[in-house]
Amino acid sequence: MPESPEVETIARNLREGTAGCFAIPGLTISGYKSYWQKTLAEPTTELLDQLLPGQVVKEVKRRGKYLVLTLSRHTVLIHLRMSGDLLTCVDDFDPGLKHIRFELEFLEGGRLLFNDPRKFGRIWVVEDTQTILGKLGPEPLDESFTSEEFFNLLRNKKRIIKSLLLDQSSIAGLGNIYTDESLHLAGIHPLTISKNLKYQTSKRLLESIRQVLNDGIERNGSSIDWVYRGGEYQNNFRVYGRTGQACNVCGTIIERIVVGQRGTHLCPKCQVLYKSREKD
DNA sequence: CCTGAAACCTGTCTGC
DNA sequence: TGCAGACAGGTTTCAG
Repeated sequence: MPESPEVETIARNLREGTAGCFAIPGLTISGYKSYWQKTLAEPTTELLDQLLPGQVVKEVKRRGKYLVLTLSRHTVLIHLRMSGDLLTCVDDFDPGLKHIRFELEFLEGGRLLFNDPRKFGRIWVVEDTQTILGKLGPEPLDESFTSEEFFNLLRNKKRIIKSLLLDQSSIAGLGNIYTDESLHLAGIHPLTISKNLKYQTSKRLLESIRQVLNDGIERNGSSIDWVYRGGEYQNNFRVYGRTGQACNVCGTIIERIVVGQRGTHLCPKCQVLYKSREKD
């Protein structure tokens, strides 16, 4: 499920609460339960027993696709990978979820549930977040990240643009949906080599990424199939999951190709592949 | 440096 | 209905 708009939505829900979901800042952790061993990546359960109880949730944030729960002394990092989801739940209430892998219990009552059918999600409890978050590239929505820096990022690498955008160490937070959507909005073919883009095109790409992510956040992310709930951005998809349908810009039939093992959606007319450096 | 393939998992959908 | 195969919002590791 989770790319940055979905993670951002979940972070906001945990921070502020929603209907049927309480806010967690200010609550004290009393314990935890682990139902799938691999979900807890760090530390061991024995250490966690010692360090977790008594810590207070100070802050809930997002960095890239990670949820960041700042505690009194440690930090909980949660990566939802493909199918993870988080929700709060009052005691003795069965939310009817079949794939709870981990939960935090609060002294004041209630639990934070980590549901994850495919078991790819991971949780770390660490003192120093930099070991993990330090590997991430810049946040595209960070205003201090300039189009000049983005251009240099693309120009200094000889990579397929879609693969580069999915690479979290280059730029953080984009996944398969929002990458395809951004490339269509910018009119760039997914197989374009990054260093072939001229400044004006790369600037347009960054603006497209920002627009797509902001629209996604505004609509609470995307809900597809049985995973994730409450998002509305799937109703605004330009190309993702629209193979065989008409492009809403030019009417051409949307195609599906594979790039870096990922299904990739594009309009062959709006996104023409140029195989050499763009002219300035 | 860069790409592709495989692995980690379960659930859903399509076609025979 | 059954069953095989493809596919799914992500990341890591390894071979070439």
